[in-house]
Amino acid sequence: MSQDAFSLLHSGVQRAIYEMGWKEIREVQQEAIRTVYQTDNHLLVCAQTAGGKTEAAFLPVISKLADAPKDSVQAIYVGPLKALINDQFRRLEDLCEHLEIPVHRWHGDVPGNQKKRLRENPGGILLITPESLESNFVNFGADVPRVYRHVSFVVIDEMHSFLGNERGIHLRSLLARLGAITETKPRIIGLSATLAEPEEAAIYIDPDAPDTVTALEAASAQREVKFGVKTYLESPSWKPGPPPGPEALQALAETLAAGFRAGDFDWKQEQGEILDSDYADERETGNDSTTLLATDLIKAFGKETNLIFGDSKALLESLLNNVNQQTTSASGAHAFVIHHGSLSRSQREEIETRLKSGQPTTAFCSSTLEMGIDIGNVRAVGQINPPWTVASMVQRLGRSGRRAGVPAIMRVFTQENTPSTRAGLSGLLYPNILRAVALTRLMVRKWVEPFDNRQLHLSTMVQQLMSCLKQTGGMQAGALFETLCSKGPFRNIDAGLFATTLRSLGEKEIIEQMPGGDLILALEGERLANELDFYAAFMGSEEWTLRHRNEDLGQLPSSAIPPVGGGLMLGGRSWRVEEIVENSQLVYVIPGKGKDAAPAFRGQGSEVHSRVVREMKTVLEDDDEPAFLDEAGRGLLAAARTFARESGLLDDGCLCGGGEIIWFPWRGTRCLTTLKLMADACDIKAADDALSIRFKAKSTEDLQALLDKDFTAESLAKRLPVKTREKHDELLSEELLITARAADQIDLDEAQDALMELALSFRGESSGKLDDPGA
DNA sequence: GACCTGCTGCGGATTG
Repeated sequence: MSQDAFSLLHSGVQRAIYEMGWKEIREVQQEAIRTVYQTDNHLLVCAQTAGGKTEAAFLPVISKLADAPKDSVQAIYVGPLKALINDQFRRLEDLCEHLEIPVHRWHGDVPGNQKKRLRENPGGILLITPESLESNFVNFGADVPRVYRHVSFVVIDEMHSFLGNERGIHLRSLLARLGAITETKPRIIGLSATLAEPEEAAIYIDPDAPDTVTALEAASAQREVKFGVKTYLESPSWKPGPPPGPEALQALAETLAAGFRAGDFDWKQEQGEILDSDYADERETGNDSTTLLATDLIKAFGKETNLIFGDSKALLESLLNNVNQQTTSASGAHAFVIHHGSLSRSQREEIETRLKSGQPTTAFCSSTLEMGIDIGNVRAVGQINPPWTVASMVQRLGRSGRRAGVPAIMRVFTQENTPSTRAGLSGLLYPNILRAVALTRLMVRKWVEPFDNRQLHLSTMVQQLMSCLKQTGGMQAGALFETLCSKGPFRNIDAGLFATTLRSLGEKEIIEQMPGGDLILALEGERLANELDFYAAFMGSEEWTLRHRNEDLGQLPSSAIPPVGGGLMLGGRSWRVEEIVENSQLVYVIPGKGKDAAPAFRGQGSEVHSRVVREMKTVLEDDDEPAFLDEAGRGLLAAARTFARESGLLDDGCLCGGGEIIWFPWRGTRCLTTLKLMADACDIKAADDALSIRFKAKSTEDLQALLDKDFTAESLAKRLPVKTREKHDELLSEELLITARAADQIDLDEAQDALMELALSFRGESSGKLDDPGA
């Protein structure tokens, strides 16, 4: 078999394989070679990092190129990160060394003369980012056909990072525009480690003919996984000694549940009372739970190389600070470091080098280290609080146990507040533990969130529209619609919506119409298209640089910068602001001595999928004791189950009391948002937390209005307080924004489904009417 | 109730 595929390759490629001392060509690589040589199909290759994906794509591609050199770029590799492109560039250069196939790279850090050389003498393989490809259209539109006309392959690396988001739609549009000028339709090869649904990836690769995509999956070696969840209980007003035992938690759960069953429970007051009297004498004992957590992290991650993920940069900074305070006295201490997107490039590169060197290092990190650079031997992965998606959990777990025979290790550390805080009713269900268990179950079952293909991506379409006009100098509206919508990736935008968008852009002086009918960029559009920021479809925040002497430390949003004299933690060190230079957006700092707080990085929340929330309900209904959960966690889970069962929460999902109805629909973020807006439209005050919605209503009869009223997704989206989300949303009329938000924030079907379910549970039959359970 | 990614060409002055 192996001879088969190998013999298809160009003799020069065969020689290169010998010279590099390869012992075998892997199965997935052989199949890729056969697919490229014996069919005309696109290709989707799924394999672990270091599973030979890149070679699977490039062995046959290079071989084809060596057979027929042309005077334009012949293959494009698109990568999401500059660092990844640099890595692959080196590998490809080695492979192509004796084949006379030029290898070029183009991204923001590549010197101008190299880019110029490619433009003057195009050929071979080009490694590029989506944004740099965009810059080719914008700045050398007239040259694009000459430079790219013989492109016959497009390789998309880390493809999962492009699915279902603005950057991916942007890339898809660029590739569609490219395909319009190449002499033959380029074949696309997608590479990914984790793909939820290969069918959807196939639609991304070729929306007109997804069945022409051959999916190859590398047989992954069976690997051992060690996985555990450890729990910490904390309260701002209470410094824990030993956590409350199972009996105390059960008693608390039962008391609270009894109150809710009676229907006249003032939970805000009662909660405070119960916990204050129970735990008052524990207050004097010193450590807070963050310190306990830091101590455990030192124990678990104090040797070899590890990654500890967290979903908040501020939390990571404070944990590192805590860890450092506990380890400074130890001689020859194992290094704990930090890596996230607000630290300067040089700081991050230093950490990356250290991690790759094998020198024992543990990095606190955000999703910056979730993909991309290959850190050799990660022994174990830590996760502070469960992530928000299964996809993220899978990706992070996959960073350890990469060597054969070595287990992948993940330790999740969850923090829960004691119910004395005003965490809302959801707090009584210990939602972090529930989510940790639910995500783990779904991960084991190999379920991953599908991506959302209902979105309109109007903002990205506007960016591409401006790019087309900049490239060509002017186009007819019909040609634009064909390029972007009917033949491009913006298929959810129909002719009517497209026309409305053009009018909106005309009103804002982004575009104007010439007497001959051509649309061109107007003054404001020209200005936007000339900005450096134009090349990316996603929104970048305006940030200030933090500098100590000549060293850049990182970037912060202006809102997170303390006044002169104020202090902050960044990169695990304490700093004091000495001078702020407004013009150049520079903040000069000197080392501080204090125990400062990390800056308030202000992020956006995002969606939890309904499937995850439903699984959380199932976890409450079941009574297994997950083996991966520690004793404290099992105690809290048991208490949450007791409360859920005895309060009636699992029967109909509703609790009534104090003039309020608290409803757990067990659905995801989008459904909760929709239900809240429906209540708003019916003049019922509503607020939501992680899992539930609180209605200001006396009886469930009041909620009948939500089922009776005729809603449209648009009528609900209209009620959103903030309607701009994406980069060019400000260029769209209110009417268009409502249409966009109706598509990406509202799920009317699911909300009505949830309401019907609620109605049925009260009736016990299919009447679709809400009866008051208290009546 | 969070995170991440990316990014001109050109002309003129200076240096070896």
